[in-house]
Amino acid sequence: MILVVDPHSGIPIYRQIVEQIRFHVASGLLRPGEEVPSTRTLSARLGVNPMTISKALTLLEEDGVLERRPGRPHVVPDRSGESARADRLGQLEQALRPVATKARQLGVHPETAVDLFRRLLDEDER
Amino acid sequence: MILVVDPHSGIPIYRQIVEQIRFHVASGLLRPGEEVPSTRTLSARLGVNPMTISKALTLLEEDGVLERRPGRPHVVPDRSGESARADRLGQLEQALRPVATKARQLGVHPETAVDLFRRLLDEDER
DNA sequence: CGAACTGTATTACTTGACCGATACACCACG
DNA sequence: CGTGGTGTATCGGTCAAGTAATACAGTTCG
Repeated sequence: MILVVDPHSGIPIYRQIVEQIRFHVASGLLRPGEEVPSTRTLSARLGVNPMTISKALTLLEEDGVLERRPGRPHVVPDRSGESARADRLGQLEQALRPVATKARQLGVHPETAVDLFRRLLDEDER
Repeated sequence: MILVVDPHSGIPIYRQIVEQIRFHVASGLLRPGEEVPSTRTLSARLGVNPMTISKALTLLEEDGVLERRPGRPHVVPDRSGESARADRLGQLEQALRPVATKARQLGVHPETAVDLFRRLLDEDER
């Protein structure tokens, strides 16, 4: 697994790590059952304190992206496909609902809002 | 004009004020030509330091949402309807972008996400 | 001019985020 | 049980953001 960290980017190191691992899991580069390299390994490789790594992994664990096992490395949990899908939609809905409310309060036409969202989704894909 | 501030929300006070005034202007509740209450009035009403109010109004002025007049209260500038519309869309886009990113990270199919958003917009209408 | 408004530049304090050093707890294995 | 692996709780230092106290500058109106 490849991780890159820039201490001068203004973005906190632990957050850079969170984002990259999250992406690796989402993209399938890191599959269920696979272990994340140990905190000290990553620590040495990135030139960062082990605690900083641990902090990132803890956040990912709270988010359900990783599973923590005392005395052993973190691992990508093995979640069933169907419940995982429902979970994702639930998370998305939770994030999307307040935005829908805001769109209405701003008086933006629903079709306009939908078009904007579609454009952002495509853009994001890159 | 109604402003509400929560000092314990984790969001900086000056930013809460910026968001609310920006929203009031975009939604038409605060119209071109209208004056914003004086910094000391808002200061007393919200229980915060005048400088905090001033900081918020300065940011809004840099953003073109308000106009500054030395020795006199800030005022909503007289702008063409077209730019006001762009402003609303800009605000919506800003709220929508992180959600689009999240949708992608969750691996939700773009069309599924769009459908969900459309449903929420309709629901909201009631 | 002077009084009573307006906004804000300057300065200083407080708070919290971030990061790292240290030390401790758990696990595998000879 | 000891050695070498794992993760992390605790504490402390550093630094920037947020907030506030003070004092000063422009405007209006008498």
